[in-house]
Amino acid sequence: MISIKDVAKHAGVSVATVSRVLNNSGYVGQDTRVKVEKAIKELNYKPNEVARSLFKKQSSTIGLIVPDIMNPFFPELARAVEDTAIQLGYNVILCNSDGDEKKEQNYLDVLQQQYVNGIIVSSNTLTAAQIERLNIPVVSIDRVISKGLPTIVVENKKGAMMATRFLQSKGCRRIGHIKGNSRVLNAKERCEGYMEIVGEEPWFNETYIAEGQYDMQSSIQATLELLQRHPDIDGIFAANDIMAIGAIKAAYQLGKKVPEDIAIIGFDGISLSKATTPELTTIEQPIYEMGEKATKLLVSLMEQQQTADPESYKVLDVTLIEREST
Amino acid sequence: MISIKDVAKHAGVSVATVSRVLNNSGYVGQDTRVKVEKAIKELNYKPNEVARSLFKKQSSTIGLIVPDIMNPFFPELARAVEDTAIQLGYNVILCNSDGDEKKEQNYLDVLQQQYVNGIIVSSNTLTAAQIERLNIPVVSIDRVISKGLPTIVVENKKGAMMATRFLQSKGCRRIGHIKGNSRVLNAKERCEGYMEIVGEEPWFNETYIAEGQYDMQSSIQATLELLQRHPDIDGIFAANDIMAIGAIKAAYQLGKKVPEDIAIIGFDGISLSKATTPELTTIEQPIYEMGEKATKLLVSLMEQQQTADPESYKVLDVTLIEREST
DNA sequence: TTGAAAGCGATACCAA
DNA sequence: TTGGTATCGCTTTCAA
Repeated sequence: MISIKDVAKHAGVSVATVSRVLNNSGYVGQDTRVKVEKAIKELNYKPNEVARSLFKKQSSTIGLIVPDIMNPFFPELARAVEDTAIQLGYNVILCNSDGDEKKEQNYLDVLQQQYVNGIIVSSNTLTAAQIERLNIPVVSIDRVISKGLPTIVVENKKGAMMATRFLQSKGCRRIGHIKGNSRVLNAKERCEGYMEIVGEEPWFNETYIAEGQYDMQSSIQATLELLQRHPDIDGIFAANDIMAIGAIKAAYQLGKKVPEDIAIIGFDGISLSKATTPELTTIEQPIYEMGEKATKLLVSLMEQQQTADPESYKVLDVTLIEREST
Repeated sequence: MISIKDVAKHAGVSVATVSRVLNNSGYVGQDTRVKVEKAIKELNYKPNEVARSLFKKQSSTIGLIVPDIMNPFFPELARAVEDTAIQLGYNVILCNSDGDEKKEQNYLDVLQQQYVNGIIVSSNTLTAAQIERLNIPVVSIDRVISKGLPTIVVENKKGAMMATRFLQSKGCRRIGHIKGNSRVLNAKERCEGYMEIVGEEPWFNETYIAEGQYDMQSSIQATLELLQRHPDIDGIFAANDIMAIGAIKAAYQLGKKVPEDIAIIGFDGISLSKATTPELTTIEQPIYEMGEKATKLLVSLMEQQQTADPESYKVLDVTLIEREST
């Protein structure tokens, strides 16, 4: 590959001069600049980013670590992050951690070794200490790691309350909840929101809650068990859209019609929620906005060379989208 | 960050020696090795990958360029590539090109500048020349760029024929096709397969084909138009699963029941195809296997330091999965 | 068996 | 306004 030396030779100047025109820094004579630019074009020279990174300890790259690329929520988020990052002049490295603590730590190491300028991460297991050790800006998205860290999340509890109350308003008498894994903070918050509304009802007890894994398979299983345990359930709040879709399938398997026999509401507002039959009523997160905000926040931290600031903990609002499943 | 110098100092040896134990190369005395390993552990030293890459002109990284991360097919593929790559000791950088020629070329440049060892790409617009210029191994996946290039694809035409014939066997008399964008090769092949079966039928003409974009929204539109043009259509072969799901929605909008009034079959076998109601009959590609095979092929090319070999053009088989939509 | 030093490709300081 | 050169952190020859 062509290096800066080749360009310098071709243009009859020193590498220092070439570097100056490349970076628009320092003084360069008008005609020298032209000569160099010509050489660059003629040789189709592209500066070597690795060498650059080595010197600068920066790589114009941001890392994005997500727990489950197969859940459409994260591709949508990734899309937003990528769009925004590119607009701001950064590339993104997307990493899939599987929610596995070891993999997360490994990616953190890898990204740091690659001199990424900053990281956006969605994790349940990472601690504030692990992140502070990195000494580069990190924005936590979709899950809070510590209130002191830059964070973009939504009103999970409030959204869950809206969802549950909405089912009540639709006439549901017995409302079950398909919960995400207890170790996932937002799953816990959503469950709390549900409890807030039905916790004091005379019929309520914990067997109205079934736990899944934020994926469809586990949700089908959980819903089947839940509905067999309580055939009188006429409303389900599922902790995310994928699980809500699973719940619909499970209901059908038991011969129940949605929404006639049982109303089902999800959480996330992934674009898939419009694709099902019946279309899913859901609590919509502003997914694109979350990715965009997180990226802008991260970049601003990077450019101010700081790892946090008091303004950087943001809780976005959610919206109830009524469709056919309720 | 801790560097090799710190380790050398701490262990009381030269950096060359540290490098030797790091890479298990050359001679290192037994006790020296122990000393160095102890120092590495004590300082929690991790070699700087950027510096390493600069010297080696390799980065133990492979690039993956996909056209649409929002189509679940690609996350599934990415997942397979990532799993396999990590197993073989490589990291992967995932890039989303939007099918845009400029973005693709840009990512190719970026990846090359990052010294990736190889690239897996799914593209309609890249040419063999552009790829050969890179001078690193590239595997084309899901779409063929040139028969001379390492490639993993499936029997698109055959699959399309299977799908169309299957609709016939289910008693469909008028079979329409929702086609992907004509500029996408596999969309063309799938359309050819369809034509192969119905092209000679007395009722057939080109108005039985409607073109979409491999996404749901365009497919709904296309299906609506198709069914208004030909209310007698009782079977639809959609060129991918997302479009098939769109077709189902469109059918419902027009008051047609699936599969009673109209049978619908897709192509891809994304896991979502099991999630819909009714579940989607589809031509399943071995997505995970494709990603795995592509990665293994790429790594073997990388390790043999070659950019192609005669064995590297692979066409995998597809399977018809009958579910509820037909 | 070990260490010194050159070099990977860029940047930025200091002199000229 | 330009050029020489140390430097980033690592690998690898060459000598010792």
